[in-house]
Amino acid sequence: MGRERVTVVDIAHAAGVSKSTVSLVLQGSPLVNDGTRAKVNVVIRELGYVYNRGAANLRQANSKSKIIGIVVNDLTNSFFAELAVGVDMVVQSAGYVQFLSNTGESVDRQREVIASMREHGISGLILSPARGTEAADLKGLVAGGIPVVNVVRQIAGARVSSLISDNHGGMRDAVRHLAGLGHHRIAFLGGFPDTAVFNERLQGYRDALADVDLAVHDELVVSSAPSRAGGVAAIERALSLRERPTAAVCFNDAVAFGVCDGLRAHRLNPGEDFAVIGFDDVIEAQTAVPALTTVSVDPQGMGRRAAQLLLKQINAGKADAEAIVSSVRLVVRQSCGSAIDKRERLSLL
Amino acid sequence: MGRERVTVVDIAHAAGVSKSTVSLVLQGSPLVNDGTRAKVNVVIRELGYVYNRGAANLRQANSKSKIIGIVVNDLTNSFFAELAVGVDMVVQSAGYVQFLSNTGESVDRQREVIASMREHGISGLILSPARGTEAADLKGLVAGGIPVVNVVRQIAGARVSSLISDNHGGMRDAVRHLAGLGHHRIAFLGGFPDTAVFNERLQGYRDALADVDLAVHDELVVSSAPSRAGGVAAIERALSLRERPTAAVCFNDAVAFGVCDGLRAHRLNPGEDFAVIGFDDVIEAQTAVPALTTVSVDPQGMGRRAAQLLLKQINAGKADAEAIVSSVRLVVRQSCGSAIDKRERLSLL
DNA sequence: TCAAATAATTGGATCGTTCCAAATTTGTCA
DNA sequence: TGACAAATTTGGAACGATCCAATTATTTGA
Repeated sequence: MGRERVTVVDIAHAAGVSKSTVSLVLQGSPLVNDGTRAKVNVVIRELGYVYNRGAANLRQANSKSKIIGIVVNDLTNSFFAELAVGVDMVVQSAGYVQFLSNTGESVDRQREVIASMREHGISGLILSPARGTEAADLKGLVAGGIPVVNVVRQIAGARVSSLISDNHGGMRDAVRHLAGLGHHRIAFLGGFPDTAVFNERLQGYRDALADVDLAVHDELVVSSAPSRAGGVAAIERALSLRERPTAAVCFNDAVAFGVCDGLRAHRLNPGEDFAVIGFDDVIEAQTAVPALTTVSVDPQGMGRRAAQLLLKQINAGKADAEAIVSSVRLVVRQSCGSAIDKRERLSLL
Repeated sequence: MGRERVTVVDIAHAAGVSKSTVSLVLQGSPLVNDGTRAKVNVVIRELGYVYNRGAANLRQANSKSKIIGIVVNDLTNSFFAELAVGVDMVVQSAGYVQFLSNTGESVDRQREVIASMREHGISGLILSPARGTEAADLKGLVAGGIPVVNVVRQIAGARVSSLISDNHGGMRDAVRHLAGLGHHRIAFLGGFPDTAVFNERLQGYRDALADVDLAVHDELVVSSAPSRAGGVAAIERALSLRERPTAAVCFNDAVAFGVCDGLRAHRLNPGEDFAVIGFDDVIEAQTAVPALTTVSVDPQGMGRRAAQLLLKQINAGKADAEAIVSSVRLVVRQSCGSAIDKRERLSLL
């Protein structure tokens, strides 16, 4: 089993050429004669040679490692799983591989993970920072000239690129849509209040209410963990109010699904007795029943875009921070009672 | 930005010792004097040194790279996301890092990914093989003496360890439970028929029906994609039968959720009008409404166990294949009408 | 046919670390 | 204090690839 490692020298010897030639073949140089190349390739296959990127990487300190790191704060949330898949797609086809780690919202874990990635010589990092991450946590990377793209969450003061979605605008559109359907008491459910994303979305909610001349009731804003379970808890609280809301915009799709679950537990039918709008447009949003009306962020597309941005910076050799706000759009499905249903219902009155 | 790299030699020079001593400090050798160690550590911090694992790894060809690879066939399925999280936990705390890739059920992609991982010198691989993977695809790894642990799916003829769940037993328990509740027409919904997992679970279904003297009706076995959308399609087909089933065991939780969605679209209440049992026990299973009765596989625990098994083999230095069948247990929740509900309902008659 | 140009090949030196055997310092005890 | 053991430290030689400048083989053109 643990046989001797086959190296370029072995190949060279077996093929009757020098190791330099073998190296040239490996990197697809046009300098080598076609016949020689073929001969070398045959030997490579015969001996079962595997390229040692570590060694190669050592010499070409200028060039990069062909590894990009991606760390997310919650892989069990399908939003991030899809994001990772999107990143993997473009990264893979650019000849890179992905180092993926999950921090579970722990900054300590995040620190360890990033340190470890640096030791392995990643040539770039895509980071969805854990809650409480500070600019200082990225100092090492930035000082080392390693491009970083922050996704989903921004870090104040960090001089790195970021790709976040239009949280404010998306939430505003969602609330306006509900108001347009005739809802007056619209709740904002889920999410941790100490995150930038939460506050951006909340602001969108407030601004939209102001736009349509509806009052903002603080008790209609119920924070919770941004998970399915959190959604159940949040709607529970919202339904216990003296004056119940008739509709809700949710921090994300996971919360929205939880809200639907919680509504059913109260014998309320989401989409009919209560309007629910999510945020993210996770794949399940379209197949769920009722199909979830949600603000589409296209997590996979976001992953792809983040990866492209990162690769651009890696290739450019310099990392000037650019902040991209990716636009979102409201996808109207069944969970809020479509406009048509509403009209029909009104015409019956 | 792209400043010169700090190396052991720089540290050595600045601390007034030799590079060998610095190396000793780095690997925490007890040979070095405490005073020296402290001095060196200070300099390391001051100069912002980052360890170059690539270089280290090059020299100590005997030892391993502290990278373990994990490739899954569908990261967007939360079962696998959780599995990956479980792996990450133990791998991380053992000082390794995780190379994670997603194949999306493509053997070609899988081949590329595994090749790339080998080039990076992974010291072990956890693999949930794509459909259609053959023993030959793992030949290189095995020949190279790299331990491999197959999870979830087994590969016939491959001399690698595997950790799969008791598909047969789990499904048998599920069917028996439904039969015990008085169901006679029990469907088997979802999954691709060309996989080992499908056939093991199907066999468990058949054997259980035989055990309780129920006939097997082929039309009650409806295969589909093992996803939420697949579940919707499968229940659709099942409900279109002349003689409808009254209960269903599903290939996995994703399918089960889809089945619940499909039932609601037909104005049927899962757990009351129709009993549904899933397989996997994904986290959402407990928070969903109705909470899903399912065969608990504990994906995260499975990930942890797989990682432990792999680390054991890495440390042992030899990889003798062992096949572990991890036991499962039926978790009764609301989606099948609990035994108590059933009894109550009967007493009313 | 021969010089010049072009194509193809090649031997070290090198990347940043660990290993090894040998050298140096320090400590112990009669 | 001197001999001997133990504790520390250290200079090169690796590891497996790439790079560079230099060499050798092949064409080309007049």
